[in-house]
Amino acid sequence: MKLTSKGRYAVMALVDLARFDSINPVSLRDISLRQNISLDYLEQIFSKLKKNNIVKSIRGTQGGYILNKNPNDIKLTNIFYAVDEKVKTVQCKKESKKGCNGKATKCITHDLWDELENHINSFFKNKSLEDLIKNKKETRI
Amino acid sequence: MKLTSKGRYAVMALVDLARFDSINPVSLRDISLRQNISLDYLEQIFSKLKKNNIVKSIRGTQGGYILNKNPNDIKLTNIFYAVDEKVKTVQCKKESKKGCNGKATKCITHDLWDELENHINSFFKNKSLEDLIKNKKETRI
DNA sequence: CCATACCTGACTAAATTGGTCAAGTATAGA
DNA sequence: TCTATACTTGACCAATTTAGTCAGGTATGG
Repeated sequence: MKLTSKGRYAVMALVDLARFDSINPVSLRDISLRQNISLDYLEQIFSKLKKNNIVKSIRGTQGGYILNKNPNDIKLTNIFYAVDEKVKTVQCKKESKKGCNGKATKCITHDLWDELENHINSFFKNKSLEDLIKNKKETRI
Repeated sequence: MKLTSKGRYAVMALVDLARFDSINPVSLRDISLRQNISLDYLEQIFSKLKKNNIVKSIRGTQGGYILNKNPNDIKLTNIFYAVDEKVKTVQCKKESKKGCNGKATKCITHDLWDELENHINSFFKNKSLEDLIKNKKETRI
């Protein structure tokens, strides 16, 4: 099990954005430099974040992105969902006629993965962008 | 984030094994048939489980595998560790001189992934094979 | 001695990841 | 109006990982 870079970058970039977003939009170039993330890759990520109404864009010189919601209303769940980072513990979820073991029944450990998924998702649902910048203000990097 | 088949199969196979392991060893062929997992793949997995003292093998006709510990002492953590299923949320862990962003500092969300990792691992540490077969006896598949 | 079942290592097709590259479009400021 | 900045879109790709397969073993009970 692992979290991919896309999800990690999305969170990093949004934390960065939230910290510098005061009046002026923040350009991807700045985020790219500060966080050491490829600009081209950031563009892909922000395209998705925008489609999910997490950020909005301002074009042109001095343009950039700003948050489209209160940091407290942006949960990790929303971010991961936006960039297609799925907490799929197992394939059992597929809406096939068959069960997850190719037979008619549920696989022997099906309930376990359900439970695990809930466990992880509860973490993501409870953690907001606000929580993350709050911490950051304290450690003051 | 996803859990790979290897870890899932390992757990499924061990649950199967734990349920049929009374006096006689259980052959991989039987597990393969019941759980619909490739025999060749199972052999790879059990080789690792054996190296980690979770099961032991009995060769020859009527041979097979049996648990090497009390089901209550086999936690999901142990199983995943054995088959190299890692809960690595992020690469930040590498013991490189540099921080996780290529700079000298920790990345801006470093603590978050630490926290997440702990959250997930606590689930794995608390769940034993015993818990899983207990449930199975109840639902009686 | 042979069928069963464990054991080992090499190999591979397909998918995913983590990007790069190229060619735009919109807009603020000179 | 021109131009630099910065968002926008889509195609492409190398490297890695995954989920196995295949081909040979070796040990042992009957």
